[in-house]
Amino acid sequence: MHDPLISYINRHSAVPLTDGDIELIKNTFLPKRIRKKQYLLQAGEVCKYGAFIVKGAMRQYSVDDKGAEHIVRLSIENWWAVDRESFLMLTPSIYNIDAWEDTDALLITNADMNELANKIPALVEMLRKLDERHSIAVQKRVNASISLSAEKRYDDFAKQYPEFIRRFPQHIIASYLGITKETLSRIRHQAVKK
Amino acid sequence: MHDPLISYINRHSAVPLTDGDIELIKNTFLPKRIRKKQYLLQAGEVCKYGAFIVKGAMRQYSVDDKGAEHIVRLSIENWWAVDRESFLMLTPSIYNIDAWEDTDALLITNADMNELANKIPALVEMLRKLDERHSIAVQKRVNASISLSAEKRYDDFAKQYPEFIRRFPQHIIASYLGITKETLSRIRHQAVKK
DNA sequence: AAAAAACGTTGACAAATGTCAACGGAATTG
DNA sequence: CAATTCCGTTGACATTTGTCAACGTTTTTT
Repeated sequence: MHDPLISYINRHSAVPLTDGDIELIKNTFLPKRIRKKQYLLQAGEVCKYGAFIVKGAMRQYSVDDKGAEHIVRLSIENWWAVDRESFLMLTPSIYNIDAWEDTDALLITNADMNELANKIPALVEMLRKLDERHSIAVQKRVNASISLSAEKRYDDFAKQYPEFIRRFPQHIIASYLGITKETLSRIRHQAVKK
Repeated sequence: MHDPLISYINRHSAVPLTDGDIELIKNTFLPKRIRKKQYLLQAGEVCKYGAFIVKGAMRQYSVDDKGAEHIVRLSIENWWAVDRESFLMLTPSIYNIDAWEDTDALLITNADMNELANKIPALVEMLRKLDERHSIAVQKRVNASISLSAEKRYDDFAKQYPEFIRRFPQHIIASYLGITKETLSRIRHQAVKK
């Protein structure tokens, strides 16, 4: 159950994990099954857990005044499902996080993560790299949103994350890209014609 | 010249700087005057330096196929001007960073930053907090771009960063928000009528 | 002080995207 | 297997934003 997480850390760190590290990790991350549609986080709560996804898919979204959902993050295997701000600052979140499919995840609290980080250099390095890559990815997303058309953004997303296109329905992808499902449908049709 | 940086680090870290730390910082960060319109970074180069702004204003932008500039970041005093991805990964940047006004900055290389971080706990904590806040800010920006109208985005930006509104012309602000100067002009007029 | 450049606004029109309603097919549920 | 729900598409129309050109004012440069 924890093997995917161990592999993940080993892949993202030059520092190898010792047997003792692995033991600590297995004892600290809690396995959890989250059923389809079940919440990991509801708006107004503090995000107590970071969740590493072993199997399944999750989505993070906000709901606006008019009741419309805006997907801000999608996660599948080997991705994390967590509201970083709420998790780090321990402040109430404006987001919901729920399971799009039945999901097996490994959960950890902020305090436990800090404690593990004090003991496991490989974890520190993995987290640092995770932060860097997340930061870069989200900056690219901002860049795309202020300089590219909806069509171009979809094309780039489809090329870069084909697995997400396959795993999530188009109305979810559309919301994540900040457009409507009708517009996405039209964009995709236009692209096929070209 | 370095005092604003020292104050900044002290403000963003629970760990205080020692006299030795301050000496090290002063010896490592290089003062530089960047004239209005002068580049700190040009697209295609690796971003060798992070720049802490002591006085002045800078902008980071990309240029698209059609020659249009898209502002991705604005910086004034006590802000940093740096392409994080290029600076951390030492890869060529797609961005330009230039001075909007005559600017006094303190520059540091990636290698020197790492070396300082190994010696100064306060710097490590300040950098960690900087990363956190940057990450949160840019995530909020993504959220705004997929769920809010141009008008709302401007209103929120004006409330949160009045100093940026004062320091930069509207066509720069418009580009940063991903809209045209004409649209921004119309939005602002509409708001006044309400 | 004059000339030049930068800036913000406006009108008219175009393009991109959103909204609403409705439909047929696929997938899921009971 | 039937009923229900989910999904993607389409048409018609509305709204938001972009483009282009032009102008007057302000600021900067010479």
